[in-house]
Amino acid sequence: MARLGDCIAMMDEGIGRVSQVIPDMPAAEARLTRLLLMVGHTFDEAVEQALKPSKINHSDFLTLMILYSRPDGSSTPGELCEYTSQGATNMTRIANALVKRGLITRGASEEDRRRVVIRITPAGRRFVQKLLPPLFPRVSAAFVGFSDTDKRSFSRLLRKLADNLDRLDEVPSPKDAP
Amino acid sequence: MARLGDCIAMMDEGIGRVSQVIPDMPAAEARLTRLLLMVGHTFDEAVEQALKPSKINHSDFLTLMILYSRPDGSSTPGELCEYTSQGATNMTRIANALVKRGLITRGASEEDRRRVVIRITPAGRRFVQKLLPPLFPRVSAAFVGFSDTDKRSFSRLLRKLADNLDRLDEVPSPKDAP
DNA sequence: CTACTTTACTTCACTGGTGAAATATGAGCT
DNA sequence: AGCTCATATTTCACCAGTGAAGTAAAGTAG
Repeated sequence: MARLGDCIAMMDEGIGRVSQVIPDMPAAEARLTRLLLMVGHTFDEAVEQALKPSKINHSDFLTLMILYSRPDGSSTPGELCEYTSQGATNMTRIANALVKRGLITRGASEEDRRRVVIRITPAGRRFVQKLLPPLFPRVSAAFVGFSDTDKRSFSRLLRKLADNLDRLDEVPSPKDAP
Repeated sequence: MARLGDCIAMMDEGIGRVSQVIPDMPAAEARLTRLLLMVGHTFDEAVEQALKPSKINHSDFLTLMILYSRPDGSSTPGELCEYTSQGATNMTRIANALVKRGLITRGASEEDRRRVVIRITPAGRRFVQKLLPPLFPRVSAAFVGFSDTDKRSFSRLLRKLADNLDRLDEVPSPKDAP
């Protein structure tokens, strides 16, 4: 219920105080990290909120959107796991839910019978097409006051961050040697 | 398991295809939103991962950090809820967990006996001081390649976004009139 | 001082997400 | 073929977070 601005203000002060006690803390980076996490979390909430009227949650929606955006409208649980950053366990639940609502179908693959093929149905497509437009005003509103340059900068910095995070996992594992 | 860069690439393509079917979609803003959510989520995971060796989760840690950063080392569940964006329900669980580990104490307020006063213990302070330093290299690593200007831009843009999100909630409620 | 409202927190029941083990198919080796 | 190892998905048991209702103490009005 507290406004995000207030949370940020208190975080700024908090980090300021902590970095006096622990001077070798990378305070600027810690601030940016907390900022990103807070804003990201609030965005998440906003999305969840916006989807609530349609009785669908964020991960179900994301899964459906990936299928919708595919030229052939189909995928497999494994692939969907990769792109939604969900575990296989949860993808089973998501698929169950979407099948129950008739938005996707689930069938056995013919080349590889371990696989399951998931496909968006016409009803699923209609659902997405009805769902999206009401979301647009809020998406735009989140970025009011962003110049084109701002948008480009933001995109660039987030992508650079993504790149760094990918490397972060690659490097520090002297545990893969058998 | 998939690298974030790959997820981003497929998101870019997906939005490209969708925006051809639904041309009035604010594609640039949608991309930024998805980017932010993906990077935010990955950051979250990274933090959770980094805290795992200390057997503490993100929200418990955040709660403890707020107490640590306070001049008097104390707060109340209600206040902690505000600043951690947690529900009161969950704060009860968090406090239970931290009390059980001896990192905080929980006692009744004397002015207002509805209130509960939560205070970090010396053991809690020691725990934080041991926990933080190993985190620093990763925090710094996430922002390698960021110039000072980049950091300032990123901070500015995130704060602007936070501001927009705060307004987003204020405006669109013609439901508060009784 | 009693009765009503509000505030602060807790309890309970449920949803969402995860790790470990189970199941089943495929692929490679001999 | 028969054996072993890897891959794809599901099931099960558990942790984390939420909404609604419960409890207890203030605040407020008649």
